[in-house]
Amino acid sequence: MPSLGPLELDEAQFRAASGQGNALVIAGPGAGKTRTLLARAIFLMEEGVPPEDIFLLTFTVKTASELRERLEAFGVQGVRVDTFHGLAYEICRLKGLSPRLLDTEVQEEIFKEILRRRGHPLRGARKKFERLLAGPPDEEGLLSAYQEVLAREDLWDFHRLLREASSENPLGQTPCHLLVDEFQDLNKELVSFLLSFGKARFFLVGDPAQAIYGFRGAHPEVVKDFVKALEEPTVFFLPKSYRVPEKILSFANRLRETPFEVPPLEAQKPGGELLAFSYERPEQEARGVAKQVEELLGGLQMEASKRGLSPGEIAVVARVRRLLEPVREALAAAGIPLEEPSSLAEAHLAHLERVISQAKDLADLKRLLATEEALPEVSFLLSRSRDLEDFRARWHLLRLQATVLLKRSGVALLTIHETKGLEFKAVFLVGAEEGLLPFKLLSDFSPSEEKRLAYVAVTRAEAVFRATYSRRRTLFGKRLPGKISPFFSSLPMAEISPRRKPHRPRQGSLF
DNA sequence: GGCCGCACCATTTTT
DNA sequence: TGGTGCGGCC
Repeated sequence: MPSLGPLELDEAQFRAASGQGNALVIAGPGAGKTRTLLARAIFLMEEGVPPEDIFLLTFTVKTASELRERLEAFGVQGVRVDTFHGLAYEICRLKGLSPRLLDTEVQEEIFKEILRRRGHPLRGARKKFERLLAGPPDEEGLLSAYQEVLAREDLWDFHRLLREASSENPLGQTPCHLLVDEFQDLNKELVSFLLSFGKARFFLVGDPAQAIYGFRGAHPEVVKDFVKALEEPTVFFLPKSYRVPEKILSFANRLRETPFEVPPLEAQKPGGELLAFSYERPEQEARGVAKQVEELLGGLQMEASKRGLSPGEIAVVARVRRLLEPVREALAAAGIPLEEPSSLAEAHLAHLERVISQAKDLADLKRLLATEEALPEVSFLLSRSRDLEDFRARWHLLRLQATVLLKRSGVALLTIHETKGLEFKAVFLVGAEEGLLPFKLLSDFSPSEEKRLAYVAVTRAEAVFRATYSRRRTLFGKRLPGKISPFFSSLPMAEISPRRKPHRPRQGSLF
């Protein structure tokens, strides 16, 4: 097995990490995306590239933090690991700007004010604003009016942060290496940002079959155009999935759809369990899931391999959050510990916020924070901040960024979007129904994106994937067809034993 | 300004 | 089904 520094790699991972020129690395679920990214950084350093010319860029604070920790554990220093927006902030500082990010509510207020002035109705302003931000056309000039206000009043949002960083990027003349995580989720704005590093070489890692942020302007064509703009990119494919077991992967492979032609993934683990369950009503579905979760936790399972999962190894996921409501109740009623995104970290962050507001200067702040539970993200901020004002701006940026920080102590209740990048021993997909997946209740749904969502949901599972649906369900006062989702209709149906058997089913004729 | 009743529309949300 | 924006009324 080849290796780079402390990292053992398979052939494909090694070839990708040690390539020359621009690279696009297609890494399916569990194929070693992170490992390859880290290996690339180490490879470049072994080639003599100074670490400060290596940028490892991610979408989330959490991923950046994890990569930072892993590099540190390897004794690698100086590589610049950050989120796109974190780096954009840095660049704005280099340009002598001091971005202070607005909360979304304030942004919306500004936008509404523009609508009011122009005599537009406020109905659906929020949606309209979001849609405009995701990308043009801005036919009525509403977005540009909003942007003018920001520029005039020196107010900032994430979009302005990227735009300002991209225009005359002071790092544009420096030869450097940009290692980019989750390239499939790049939108036009981020692509421009990356291309503003005019002398950069790119190493893009991701999986187009997991692109689920179309509503934020991340479309397969955007990525294709970006790749086309790169000089002679080499496409690598990591074919082995170390996470998803054989049975689950072969089902998932049929849902896998990408604009890049690549062969199906090869499972490295045998087995896996894949089942569909049908219930009469959502409440029964929820109780059914709770019962199954109890079995997985309690080790009443017949098969030894599935005995005794811990709550943190189980996730219940759904296309829309509302579908999780009955499940939350049923799990709570069964006394099963739960976990939902954001709620946990909030209290901690609010506490830190208070500490930070008390500080008189940076040294004072360091003293105050020394007694607090060390949050690696906060230490990172401290290390980069020039003064208290700079720290506060960065802290504010972090607070706007960091939302989902799962502790993995309870059964996770998540939307499919929130599961991205995560993995669980057992995954329950509730509401695997016609109308819900693909989610057709609204007119502008994208069938291919919905399929990718199904793909993401299935490929979170390390051992067990179960889809459940309800034959009677109303959503927004509308009755759904109550049939299984076309994506899951080929799953084997589980037999659900009735609570009390009315009669022993007649053993008619055995022969 | 405040209250009521009607009409409308609804997802996902790494930053 | 249920929250909310709007228009009409006091």
